[in-house]
Amino acid sequence: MEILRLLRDAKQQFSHQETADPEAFGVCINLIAEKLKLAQPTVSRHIDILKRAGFITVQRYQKWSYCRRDETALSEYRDWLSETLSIG
Amino acid sequence: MEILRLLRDAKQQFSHQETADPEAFGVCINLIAEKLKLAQPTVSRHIDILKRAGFITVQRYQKWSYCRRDETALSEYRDWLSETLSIG
DNA sequence: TATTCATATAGAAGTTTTGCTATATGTCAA
DNA sequence: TTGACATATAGCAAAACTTCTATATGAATA
Repeated sequence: MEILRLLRDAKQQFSHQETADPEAFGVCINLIAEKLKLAQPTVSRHIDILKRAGFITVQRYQKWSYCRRDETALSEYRDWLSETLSIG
Repeated sequence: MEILRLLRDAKQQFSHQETADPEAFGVCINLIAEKLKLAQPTVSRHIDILKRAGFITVQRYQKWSYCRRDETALSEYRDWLSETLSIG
C-alpha cells in the first residue's frame, strides 16, 4: 500500500532521482527503501510481490530497476473487488 | 472476504434459516460457520473483526446474533481505497 | 431451576508475513 | 579486470494470522 502510494506521487516524492524521470520511467528500489526507512532486501521482496501481483512494472535499465504503477491493473483490481463483494 | 460474499447472497445462501429472514434481519453465526466448514469460535472471531472494521452489523435477538453487511461502509471503503491509491 | 442451544472468550499450535543480516549477482566505470 | 554501486537471494527471528479445543456466558424452554 505504502509503495503504491509513494509511486502515485512519484514526481513530487522522488524529485531528487537524477538518473531518470520518476514519473515517466519509474522509481528505483533504492530510493523507495530510503523513503520507507526499510532495508533494501525488504523492499526488494515487496516490489517482487507487487510485480507478481501485476500492480507495478519493473523495468531494468543499466544497474537500476525502475518501478512504476500499472494504473490499468490497479483499476481492474478495484473493479474486481467491487464486483466480488457486490459493492453498489 | 468469504463471509462478506456469503452475506451478499444471504437470501439464496441461507434460505434454510427459519428464525428470521436472512436478507432483512441477517444471518446467524452458526449457519455461517456451517457453510464455511469452520469451527464456531473461529467464525465468531472473524465476525468480530468484520464488525470492528464496520463492514457488518451484528444484531442480537434472543439467542442469535444476526449478521448483515453494511453496504454503506463497504462502499465507503471501496472509495477510500480508490482515493488512497488514486485509482482513476 | 436445570437443560439445551447459540455465542463468546481463553489458550495453544501451526502457518504466514515481515523484517533483518549476510552474501551473491549484475552492471558500469576506472 | 577490479572496484563500486544497485539489486536479488538465502536464511533466520519476531510478530501476526488462522485455526482448533475447552470452557464460560447468555437466553429460552421444559
